[in-house]
Amino acid sequence: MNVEQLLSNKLADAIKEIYGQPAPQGALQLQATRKEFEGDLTAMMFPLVKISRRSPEQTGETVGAWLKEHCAEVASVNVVKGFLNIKLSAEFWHAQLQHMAATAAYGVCRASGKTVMVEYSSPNTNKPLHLGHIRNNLLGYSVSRLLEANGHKVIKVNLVNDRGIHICKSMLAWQKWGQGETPESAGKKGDHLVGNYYVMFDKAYKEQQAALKAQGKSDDEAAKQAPAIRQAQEMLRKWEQGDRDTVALWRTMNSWVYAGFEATYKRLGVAFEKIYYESDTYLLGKKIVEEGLQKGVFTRHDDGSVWVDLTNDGLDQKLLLRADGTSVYITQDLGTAVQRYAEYPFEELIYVVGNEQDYHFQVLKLLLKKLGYTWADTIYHLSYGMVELPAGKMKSREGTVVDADDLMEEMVETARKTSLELGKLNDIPADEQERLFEMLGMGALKYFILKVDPAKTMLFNPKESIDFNGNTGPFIQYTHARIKSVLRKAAAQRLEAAISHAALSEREVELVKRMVNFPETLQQAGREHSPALVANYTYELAKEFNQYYHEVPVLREPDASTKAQRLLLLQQVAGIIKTGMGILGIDVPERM
RNA sequence: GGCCUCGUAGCUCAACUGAAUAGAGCAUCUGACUACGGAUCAGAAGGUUACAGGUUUGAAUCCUGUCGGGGUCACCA
Repeated sequence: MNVEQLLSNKLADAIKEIYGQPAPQGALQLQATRKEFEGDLTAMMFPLVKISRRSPEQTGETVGAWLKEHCAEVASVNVVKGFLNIKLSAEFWHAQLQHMAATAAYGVCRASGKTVMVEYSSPNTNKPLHLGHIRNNLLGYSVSRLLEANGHKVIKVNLVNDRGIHICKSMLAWQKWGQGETPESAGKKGDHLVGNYYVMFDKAYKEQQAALKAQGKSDDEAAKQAPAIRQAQEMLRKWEQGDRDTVALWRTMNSWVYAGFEATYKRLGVAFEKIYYESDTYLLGKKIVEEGLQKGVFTRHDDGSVWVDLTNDGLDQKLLLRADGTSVYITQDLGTAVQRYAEYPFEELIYVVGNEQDYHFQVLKLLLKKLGYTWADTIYHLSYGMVELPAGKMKSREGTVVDADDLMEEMVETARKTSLELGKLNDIPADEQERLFEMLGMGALKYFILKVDPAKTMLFNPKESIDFNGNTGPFIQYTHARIKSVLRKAAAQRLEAAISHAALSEREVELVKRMVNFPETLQQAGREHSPALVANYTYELAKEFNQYYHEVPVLREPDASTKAQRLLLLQQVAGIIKTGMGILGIDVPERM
């Protein structure tokens, strides 16, 4: 049982005993005592005055006295205004530390039996991944880890948008100017190669539009009549008809892109249990739409297109099938969702998708509900904001896009440079150094992005992220390495970590208190789908540890049993840091 | 224009279901040190939580309005 539950129960007993009636719903509020006051937990008296019929202060005195008398764990109480501050005994915290040390994987929940599907990444196959995808992938992966820590079975899936006119654009450009170029012949990653042809297409298309406008055409006419776009549309038609050469080229170029993506995913440290391809699933959506027509949820217009009217739900009219019978985005998503539930019946389905699609997911959820799928209510859109960069700091193409591979390389490069400048790693072998730079660079990137509330637009500052001080990944990694270093030295001196009867100092109680909160932090973060809570918690712990470590000698401590207990405390801190960072997908080094 | 979302220290971010004097880091300033890993530590300064009302014992947090940033309102995905 955790601390809050324990006291919450006692508090409930107290109210019932003293006032002869149970506390009203939600009236028992406990929170950590602010550090300027004496105590560990604080109970609010304001909500209780209704039944106590006394002032908050008097209520606090009465309830406090009862707790002190009937609860062995309570060492002392004091009342400030309407706040009842409760201080728990040193023995209690000592027992908590003991319990923590005896618990494997502290904070991680037992299996819940719940299955959660998380969709993230969801790239297009016409260009490489960029900075926005990085936030997406990191969030998706980390939320998955977080839910696993909460005991759920997690199925990570990716939906690759591999069909449509945008793919044809790259294909067309390659046919025209590629001269048989391949990733091998060009010495480039496949996704970058294909992305280059997409850019080439775009350039040619824009030139054609400009030429047409010079001849007096309107913007709209120019956009529609340019030969490039007509050829692309023609190619899409051929693809849908299954034209052999077109499909073969599509296969080839997509395979280049997949190989490129795989390398990016690997470096980013993310993975999937299953990858869905839209080219496999787009037909399924049409079937769902037909069903919806029969159920009368959707209507067919005279031109043959299918629509749904959501104006009664405060939304708009929405197209589901074009007049020519081809599907649109939402159609595909309907089909994909239904197929997924059939394959993996889940208790929750999470879509990690940028906030520009908030409306889309509102509609998707509503439609599934209207179609009678009860699990529609379990859909959660984990919506995140854009990532911005300090102007002019990063390489960019087309003005705004920052390539994911370039960014990762730059992060690792910066980690290398910074570390070598500080000259601390000279006795570490070269290959281990390289692994370390990778860990630090990627840790800096991941931590900086994940510590921010997903809903917010954020500014990513590469330079700041790799700082070894402050709220950064490398700072936490460094803290972990230091602890491990002390533990290694202790082991070399044949010292054992063990609980003893030595009293915990105030600082140590603070550390234990914080660590005791870890399980609850994980649960709350899980409920809120927010890795940011875990990130900030881990930082606070690392920071607090540094303060403690700075003033308390561990290896120099003369008393053997106190030393053993401090080593045990260090072990616990290192363990929680490792677990917390693991949820963020960040490796922590043993030494650095 | 309708709807959604964000607005907190010079900058980047916190603040659990409303709770005590709104917290960190960076940058700035002042101090400590031949260091159990100094990639350190201590301290100072920095705020009318965009603005105006409202609800409440209590509001950065909830409600209404205004202003500002972003998004969306495609037979793109």
